[in-house]
Amino acid sequence: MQEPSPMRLTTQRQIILEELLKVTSHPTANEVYDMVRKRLPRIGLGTVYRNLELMSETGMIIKLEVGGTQKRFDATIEPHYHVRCLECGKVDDIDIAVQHDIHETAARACNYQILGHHIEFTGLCPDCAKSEGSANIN
Amino acid sequence: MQEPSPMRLTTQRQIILEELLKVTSHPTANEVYDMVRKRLPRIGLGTVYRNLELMSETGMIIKLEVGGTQKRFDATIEPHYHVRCLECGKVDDIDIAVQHDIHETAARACNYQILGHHIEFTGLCPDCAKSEGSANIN
DNA sequence: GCCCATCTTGATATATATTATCAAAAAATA
DNA sequence: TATTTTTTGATAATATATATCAAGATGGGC
Repeated sequence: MQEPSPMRLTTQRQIILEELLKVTSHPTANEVYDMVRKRLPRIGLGTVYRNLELMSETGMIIKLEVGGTQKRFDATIEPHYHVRCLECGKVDDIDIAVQHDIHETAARACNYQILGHHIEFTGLCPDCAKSEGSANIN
Repeated sequence: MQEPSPMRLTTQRQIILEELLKVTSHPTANEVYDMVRKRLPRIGLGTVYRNLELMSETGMIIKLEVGGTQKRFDATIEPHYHVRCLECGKVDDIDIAVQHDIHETAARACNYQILGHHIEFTGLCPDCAKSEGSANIN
């Protein structure tokens, strides 16, 4: 068995990580691409996808597999939960206690080897709740 | 304001629902398509997508926006949680108590109007856990 | 610093999943 | 039965993500 060689910290990777650390908005790969492109105009979308994937595999960042059509990425790696707006798709952190004990309960309730869990709340973000209430301006 | 006309219960819709009720496997749209096609060989994939979407909007079924690349559908509409296998993507129900109270906690922790929540466990299903343990036969 | 092996990139092609379009068929209504 | 509305199946289009690969960048040994 060959030890996997460590991932090089290329300029691209550094900047992707830096940009991701700047925001709390859980951007999609495309949004990260747009952010990074301002500093590295010649970077390819594939490189962004590739590296977000790699970084999430090594645990540097988290790949958020929430509802909606696209995967999102988060540089906050401490376990935490999320709220997603059903209207605009925005995802925010939600600061409630992480239920560490729930794994055992789950393990007892099924024959899977439980490795993780995630709670996703859904609802309307303040902006969308407002325009929803005001009899649809659009 | 015009009342939306009620959805017709066409043969296609009936059979899609029947097939979905038969299984507990949370099939993807494509899997439902394959199931339904055995009884209605001329049905189009678009029809399946369209109707699964419609039915989930009216609450007849649930659209499961779990991790992985595809949406899944569930004819069990009572609130419940799921486990997903990280290896093969299979999704199973997990029978643990639904935390109704958690909505209030969440509402207090953010400024969203909370409408729902879902807990998704991740891990390895019995089959994949086995082949993982036995030094990768493949 | 130079050479070599390896890793990484950017460009592009391809795959996958889903949604949109629209004429024809089916069903409801008059 | 005639008319209107809904739905379907076929197909095209879009969105998201992954694979391929030659060229470029990097690190280690000398």
